[in-house]
Amino acid sequence: MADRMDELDRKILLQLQKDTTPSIEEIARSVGSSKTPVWNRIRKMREKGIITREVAILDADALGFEACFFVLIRTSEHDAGWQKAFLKALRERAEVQEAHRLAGDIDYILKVRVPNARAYDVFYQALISEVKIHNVTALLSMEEIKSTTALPL
Amino acid sequence: MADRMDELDRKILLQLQKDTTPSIEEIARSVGSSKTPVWNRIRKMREKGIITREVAILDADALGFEACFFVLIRTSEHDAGWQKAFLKALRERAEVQEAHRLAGDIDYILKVRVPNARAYDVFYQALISEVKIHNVTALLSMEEIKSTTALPL
DNA sequence: ACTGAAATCTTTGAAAG
DNA sequence: CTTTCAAAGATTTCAGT
Repeated sequence: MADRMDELDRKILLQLQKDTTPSIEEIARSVGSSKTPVWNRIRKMREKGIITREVAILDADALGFEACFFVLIRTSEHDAGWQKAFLKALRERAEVQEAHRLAGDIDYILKVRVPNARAYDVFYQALISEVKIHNVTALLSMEEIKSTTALPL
Repeated sequence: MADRMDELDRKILLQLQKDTTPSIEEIARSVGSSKTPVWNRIRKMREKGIITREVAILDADALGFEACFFVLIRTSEHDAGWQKAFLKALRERAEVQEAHRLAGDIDYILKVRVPNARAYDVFYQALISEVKIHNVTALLSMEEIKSTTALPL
């Protein structure tokens, strides 16, 4: 999949996962190359899906999303129908920023972003009314120490 | 902080947190406005820090980062010196994509992205040799069900 | 604050070293 | 692969409404 990633590709990705606003010319300079090769490589990496998407990261606090919860979920139900309904519920809810199925005794972890604790409760009540869940632990974030989408390339 | 966010600003942000690649003209069309106002609003929201940054999201699997762990950390140490060293260690390690200080009996949660379980162990050993940690639970992600940076605007 | 047009810079693709 | 060049398109500024 990640065939033939060389040092130049790596440098370009390091730059783009920090900041996509500089021009191709500036990126080319910062990685020690020139416009055309850098542009061609970016295009190829977009086509291959190595670059999944390009997005703006917004300030959650400035926009009034002051509460972030990590939700640990245990379930007794493991049949296909239940799982399908559960995944659907997670994907449809915009409050759920991340959802992972886990190995071990905790089955799922969610990251949920809401304006306040009250809004979390509304989300939580809606979720458990949609699908049966055995056990839920909510961890409330007091401080976001670090948050990056960058991979450690 | 988020003073006077109107419906047009909201629509622009909804678009940009999904995809920053369309031109201002296309964005303007999709939100029912025209180039100049959209451009001015984006500029203001960048200046105000509502738009924090613009980045490329990469495909972790395609780049060989096949393991993702959520790490729950309990500590007995709560003095300022320990905390400073711990936060420094987290911020310096590129494997740590997220770090939150929590309310409750678990003190911190980390999201750690590495090529494989072996690389996680290297990270873990390095971390506990740098700072004393009372109790650590690692939750291994088997499947990323959902992953978005978008706020539920 | 929005419109529309003008100037500037970027992206895109082709051609050649 | 890189450099150069030119056309097409986007961004940015500015005057007018």
